[in-house]
Amino acid sequence: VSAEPEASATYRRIYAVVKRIPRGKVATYGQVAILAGLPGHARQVGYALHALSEASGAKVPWHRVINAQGKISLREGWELQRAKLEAERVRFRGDKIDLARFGWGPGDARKQ
DNA sequence: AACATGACCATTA
DNA sequence: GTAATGGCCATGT
Repeated sequence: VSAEPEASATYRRIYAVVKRIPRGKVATYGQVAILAGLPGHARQVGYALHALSEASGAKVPWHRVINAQGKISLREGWELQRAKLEAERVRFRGDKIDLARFGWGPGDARKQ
């Protein structure tokens, strides 16, 4: 099946984790790296997502991945990511997202 | 193979 | 609160 480009095993692992991020939640690059079994490879997560084409990106909710500061790391296209997040009810405080509230993880179990 | 770059992170000032 | 530094390591030249 040559429809999909040959992504490294590392990239595919990263994409697999990103696909598991619930709608309305966000995860940090470092968190994705850990869940993908690649602790410390936060930078590579960003690299992997950057390598996504629009076609591949359609399957991966890349917009749900932000940096540890709760901000968008993109230098370009950040407004698109923000728009997608806001469309999922993720709210911004200025330019940052409250990870304690929208972060994917323990806080996810909070009873609304 | 060496070098530079990058959608990062934690620490420090 | 922001800014700079060192560390991390895959990619492309």
